[in-house]
Amino acid sequence: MCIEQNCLEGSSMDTLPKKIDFLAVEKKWQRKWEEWGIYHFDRVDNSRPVYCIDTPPPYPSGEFHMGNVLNWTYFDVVARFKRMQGFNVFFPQGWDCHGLQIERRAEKEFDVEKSEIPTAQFIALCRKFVDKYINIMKTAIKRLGCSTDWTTEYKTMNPDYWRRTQLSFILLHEKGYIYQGTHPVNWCTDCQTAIADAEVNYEPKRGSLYHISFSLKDGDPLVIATTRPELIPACVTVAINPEDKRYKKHLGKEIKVPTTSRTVKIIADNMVDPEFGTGVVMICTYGDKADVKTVAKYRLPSIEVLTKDGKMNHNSGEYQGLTVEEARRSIVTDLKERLLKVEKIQQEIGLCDRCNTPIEILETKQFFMKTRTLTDLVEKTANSLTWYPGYMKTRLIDWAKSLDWDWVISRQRVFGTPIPIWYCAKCQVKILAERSWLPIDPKLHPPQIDKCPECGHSTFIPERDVFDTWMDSSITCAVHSGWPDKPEKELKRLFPADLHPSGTDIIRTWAYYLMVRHLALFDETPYKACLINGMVLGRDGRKMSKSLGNYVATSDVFDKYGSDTSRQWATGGGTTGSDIPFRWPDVEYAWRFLRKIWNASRFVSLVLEDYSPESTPELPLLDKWLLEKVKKTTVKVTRAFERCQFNIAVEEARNFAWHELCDEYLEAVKHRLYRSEIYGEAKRRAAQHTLYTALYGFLQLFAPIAPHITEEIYQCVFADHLQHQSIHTSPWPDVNEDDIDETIIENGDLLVAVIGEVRREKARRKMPLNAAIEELTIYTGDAKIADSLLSSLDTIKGTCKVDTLNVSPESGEGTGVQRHPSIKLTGF
RNA sequence: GGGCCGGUCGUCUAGUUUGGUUAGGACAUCUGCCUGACACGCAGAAGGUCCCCGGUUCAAGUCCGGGCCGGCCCA
Repeated sequence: MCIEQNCLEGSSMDTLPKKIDFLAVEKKWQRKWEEWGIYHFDRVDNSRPVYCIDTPPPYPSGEFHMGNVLNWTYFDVVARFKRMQGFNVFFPQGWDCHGLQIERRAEKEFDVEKSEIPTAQFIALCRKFVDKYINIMKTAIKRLGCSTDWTTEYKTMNPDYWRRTQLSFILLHEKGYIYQGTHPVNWCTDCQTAIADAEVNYEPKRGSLYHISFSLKDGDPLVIATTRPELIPACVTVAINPEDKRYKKHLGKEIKVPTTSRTVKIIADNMVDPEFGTGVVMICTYGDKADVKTVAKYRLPSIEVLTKDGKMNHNSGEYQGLTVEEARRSIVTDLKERLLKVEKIQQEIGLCDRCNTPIEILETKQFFMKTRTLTDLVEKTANSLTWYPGYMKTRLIDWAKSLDWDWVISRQRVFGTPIPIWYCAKCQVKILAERSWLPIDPKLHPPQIDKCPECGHSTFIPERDVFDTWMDSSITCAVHSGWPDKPEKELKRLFPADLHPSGTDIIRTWAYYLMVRHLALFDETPYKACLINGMVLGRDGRKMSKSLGNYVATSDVFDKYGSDTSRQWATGGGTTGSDIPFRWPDVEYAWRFLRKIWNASRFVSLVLEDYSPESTPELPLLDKWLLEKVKKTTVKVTRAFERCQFNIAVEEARNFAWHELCDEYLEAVKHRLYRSEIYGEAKRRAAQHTLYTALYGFLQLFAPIAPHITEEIYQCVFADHLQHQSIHTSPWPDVNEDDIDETIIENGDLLVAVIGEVRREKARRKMPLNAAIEELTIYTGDAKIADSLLSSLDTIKGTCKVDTLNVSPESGEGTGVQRHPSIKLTGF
């Protein structure tokens, strides 16, 4: 195995070894690229245009799954393509460290409870956990062969990043985007924190609809239907539809709330669906978002019946202390004859994104960012961006418009960026940190003032809440550009980012929060284009997940097939934006293609041993044809990359290499290469020149997809003469579509079709392909076609092993050539 | 209920933006070939009412309208 000696020294044009260990080759080049630093953003260079990628910092969950492989491949391909196109590419990598999931996993990993050890100690464990998993993921990203600029690496849990998150909060506060208030919010009773709409997933669930008879004050019964009888103690009104003739008469009457001594007034509202249940609903504080709306609309009181850990409180009377489930069972029993009917229904339950606990709506004091005032601007901005694919912009706009609450940005957790605020112990006035105090943890450091500016008191109570982790990760576009430290001019080079990669699952978080955050802070879009990847599906067509048993670990693929193969699967597996199924046959095919390329390149390297690529010889039609095909493929692949149509780029490049280069051209020049005594030295040199040029042309096109094998071949065969340090720093071929000679392509296609027909006829007659044909006559029925074929007499004779070949402008009988039925072959 | 996406050989998938040769590829199937890069290969074959109905057009997988089915997101 020749791995080390061959391809780094570049003494001369080397021949490739027959056997190759692709995995070892990949590792070799990954090391070398890092050593060379060829993927570093050049801050000094002002000559090249900048291309900035807003790499989403991943959550260091510890695993780099096939979904990560998919999207990292997408934007690494873009980075490599743009770099070759002459851009000074900024391709950073950060880590989104904070969050509840990390807290939970750290508890598990270190077998501790965060409430039972000092907070500082627990945070240290979280940091340790994160660092460990960052390393694992970093290794995976490198193994995928990403052209990341590792000098840009950052972690959102580091004080320097805190500083930026906290500063952005202060600026937003100054601009009037931040408010603190007691409002109903989504609450996870297990995580015991507020969560944002984006962190709630709705899932269908079979539930029960209880028909419960309430009593009007005048004694008549009225039957309400509810899925949450345990919230009866929090009932603040009973509502009907204003058009509902059955109940109109009760409007405005007082009705007794069972299990309590209260009465409430019956109201009418259009939101009540007369078809649902009994057409009478109770409004509780709070059963769902509709309750919140109704309560606000009619200025109803709020009765809290739940504690933050999901138990009933003193307002629920005898149910105090029970869990929601227990209270439901208990109250249903207690209602006795009032419970008239239990109907099974399908309902949508909101679940916590992190732990799948059903969320509750609680009224708590939180910090909010005003996002709804930005919705129109978000829509306008989204419309002005380039989306890959285009229809994905609707998802962002629809999401933005669907939000009916502002973004709750405070979290009742410990592992997060601290909210830089204190309260005066005496007068409660809020003290916001000054810019110069940042980064700061108010729990550890008092504000740098002597006394309260309002009352003069000198003791302060720190804010204990931390920020939603999306507050960290939604300022990356600014952070990447160097904000707030770099001068304006330098910031402008990297902001807005040229590309923001996102997934269908995180449009509502990553793409959206980035947008509102930067619009609010800088009045400018954070990114100019958005590239969306779909989800990876298992072979059963469902989203790949461990619990479904359709999971394939990245190592299963990488250990056997390596990166170049995996990247072909990712790019070639389907249309950009759509879900990509994981299919072993695709992986196998990609693997076979790598072997094909290796073998073909080896062949080329063998026949180029005595070749020096100095001058361009006179070329026969077939050679010109191949070079025009290279140009044509280049145009197609370039266009596909520019549109982020990776599957098209992969297919075009592969088809060119496998079929046109290998099957058609290479087989048709062997006679020239091996028999120069018959066909002439000039024809041999022409073939050498053509192979050299075409192989290099292909390698360049395929370099963004399969960076390792293309580099290995480039270094062995081309580097010495072409003098680019790496194929990845070679200039992307600039081909103008108008420069493609269609006549050459047409004539060449015809030549290839004739050769193909001879092969087909041999197959039909069950002759070996290399069987000699004594005399073959081609009736073209056209003088121009005959002339064209005559110019390639040797090519046909040599390739098809024909002794005597006649080409006639006359029409004749014989085997018709596919797609050229008037051309007939005879003589088999 | 609303929005978006999809429905293409046995299976999976490309092509639909910009209508135009015989709808491309992979896997599976069948036939032949160890042809001086590659049998992990080569040369072939078979396999499609492009979900249904209607419309526009000289021409529709592609554009328009209406259905049916599936997926995602939101109510």
